[in-house]
Amino acid sequence: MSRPTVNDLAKAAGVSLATIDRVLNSRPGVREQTIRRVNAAIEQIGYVRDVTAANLARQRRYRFAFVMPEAPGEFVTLLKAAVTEAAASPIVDRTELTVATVPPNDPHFLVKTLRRLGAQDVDGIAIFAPETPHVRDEIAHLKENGVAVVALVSDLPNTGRDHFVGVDNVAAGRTAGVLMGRFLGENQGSVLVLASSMQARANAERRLGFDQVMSDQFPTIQVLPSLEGHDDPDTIRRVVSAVLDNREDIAGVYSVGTGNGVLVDLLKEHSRGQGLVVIAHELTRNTRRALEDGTLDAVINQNVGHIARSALRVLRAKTDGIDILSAQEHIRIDIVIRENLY
Amino acid sequence: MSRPTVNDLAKAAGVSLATIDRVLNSRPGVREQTIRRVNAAIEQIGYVRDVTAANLARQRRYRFAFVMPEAPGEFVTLLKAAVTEAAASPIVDRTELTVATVPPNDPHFLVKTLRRLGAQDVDGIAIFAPETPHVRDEIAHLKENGVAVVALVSDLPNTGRDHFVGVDNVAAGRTAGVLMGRFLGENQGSVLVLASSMQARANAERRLGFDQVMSDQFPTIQVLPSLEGHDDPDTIRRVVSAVLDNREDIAGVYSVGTGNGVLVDLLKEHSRGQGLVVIAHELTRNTRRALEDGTLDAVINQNVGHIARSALRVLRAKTDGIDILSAQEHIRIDIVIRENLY
DNA sequence: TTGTAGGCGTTATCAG
DNA sequence: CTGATAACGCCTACAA
Repeated sequence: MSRPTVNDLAKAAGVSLATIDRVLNSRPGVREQTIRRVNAAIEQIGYVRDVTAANLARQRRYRFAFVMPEAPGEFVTLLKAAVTEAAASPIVDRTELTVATVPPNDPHFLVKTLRRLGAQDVDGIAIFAPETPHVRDEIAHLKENGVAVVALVSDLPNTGRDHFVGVDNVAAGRTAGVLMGRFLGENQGSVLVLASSMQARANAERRLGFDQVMSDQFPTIQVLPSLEGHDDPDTIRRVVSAVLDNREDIAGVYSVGTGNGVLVDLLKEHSRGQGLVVIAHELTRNTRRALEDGTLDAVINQNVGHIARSALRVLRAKTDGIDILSAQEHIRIDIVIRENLY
Repeated sequence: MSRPTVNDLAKAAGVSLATIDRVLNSRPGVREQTIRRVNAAIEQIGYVRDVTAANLARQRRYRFAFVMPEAPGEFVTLLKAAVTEAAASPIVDRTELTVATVPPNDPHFLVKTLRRLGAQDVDGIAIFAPETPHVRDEIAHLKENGVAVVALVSDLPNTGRDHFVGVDNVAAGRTAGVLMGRFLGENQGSVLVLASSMQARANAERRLGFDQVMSDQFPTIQVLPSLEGHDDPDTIRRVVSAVLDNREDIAGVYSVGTGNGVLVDLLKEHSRGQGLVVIAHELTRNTRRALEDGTLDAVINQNVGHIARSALRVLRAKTDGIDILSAQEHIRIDIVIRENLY
């Protein structure tokens, strides 16, 4: 009563295993008539190939590398954990993973790392890094050598990367904008925006989406120019306090990038930090806690587990030259408030 | 340069394959000293077992069944599709699936179906059905026969089911409540609640959560008693229109269960349907379209793909007597608005 | 154009 | 207590 195997199929079609295999893998050297006979038998007995057994026999091994910033932020840490966890799961059987971390904002080091990985002939690389000319060149070089390349979290649109695994950051910014506008409601005023230099492209896109929505749908709310925190706790603290101290009309805070730990602490201490609508990105220990205690009203998140698994699937498909199911590889924008935090 | 295998391990430890296997699977009949030697070798050469090869050799086959209502709603259709799709994926290798549909509200038929599946000695069953005494008995019976049972979407808490795969519906209702309250803002008034008899338990829980939040956090908003649509288009149309016609103060609509297609159509036609805050559950073709055209403000969703895959993983773990990683099996409550619809 | 035999990494049976 | 040896379902030389 178990699933039919190639043996059953061979018997049913009256041919040998080798011929079955040739037909199954559409290899040359089989008469048209024989092919039809085998296909008929496949229908007949309802054969479906055991992919894992095939992979085992084929001895196919995938060697992938993930390159990620050695960043202070919790998000990167979470992503890294998700990658190693995904790699351990049986979904990604027969693949070896290298996770390389590079200092942020050091294009030279990044390129050197990519080159090194390319030399170790990996089959594919997932890169979480900003786009620079050097990186572009190195990616082109990798692709010439047949290495699959996917961009992670922040896109590298002008590099010829095979795929981007991450959310549409403009849409993420729009989502933040709608929530900000609707949560503020009649409570008009200004919105303070805290920027961050990390992953410049992603953050710029979010800001763009946020501004689109605010000016289109909530024109009476004034969105202030970004405060640049430069991911430095002291700077963030200083610039944000200054605005809160001096402007009575601040009603909301939008944190585009990293640095939410400091921001949350500051808001909790500051006399004006209580009634504000505060929205940030990425669910981490800090933002989670802030949602729980009400400092944060919403978090726009991208699921690191999904990102890791999707990257692995896409890399595999690309190195096999197979099409990806783009529906499955779409990374959704999660909205998290206290009630659906878990 | 490839991964070490049991053969390498046998060589390294100076024992045979069989002994390696015994140690690996902690089978009896190996001297303590030999075990230590093998374990040392494992560390030494960094052996890690190839799970797929193991499954292949083990010839383990899982026979699972999903029992779902033959419901008109799109949600069930989506869930069914997700199940068959998940079954096709290599994640669930070596498992055969039966999907049985039963007419809703026919406990007798349901029990008969469960009994039939039990007789076909399936290893596990995922059940999406309301809890009745007969079902309780039959589940107890199944479990006595060693069949793993998980409840799907709507819990069966008093049946001794092994696990529940679905969202915390009280929290889902709370999520809907918070969004309703915050989206309404200063715009006070009453909220119309449309109930549905399908999956009574899940809907009651949602309603409970919704009411909790509304009375705690938004006490000035009046939540009306549920309108019973009985999942009948004409009834829904009639009862909802009646309220909209007669009450000027309706500011929001909360649809707890199914029947969103009709509701949306009605709201689009009705003169008072425009300015309302409308929140519903489950992302389907209907609700998706309604989000796009602005009829619906938010949808609280549970990802059918996650539910299907989680059910399969849990069934497998339970039949193997393995612990599940509960973190991974938690089904999140998704908030969907137009901006993060994709 | 087709078939035979051996192997992929693991488990299971049966001797020793 | 330990070891050969034959599976599992599929792929791949090499022969015919």
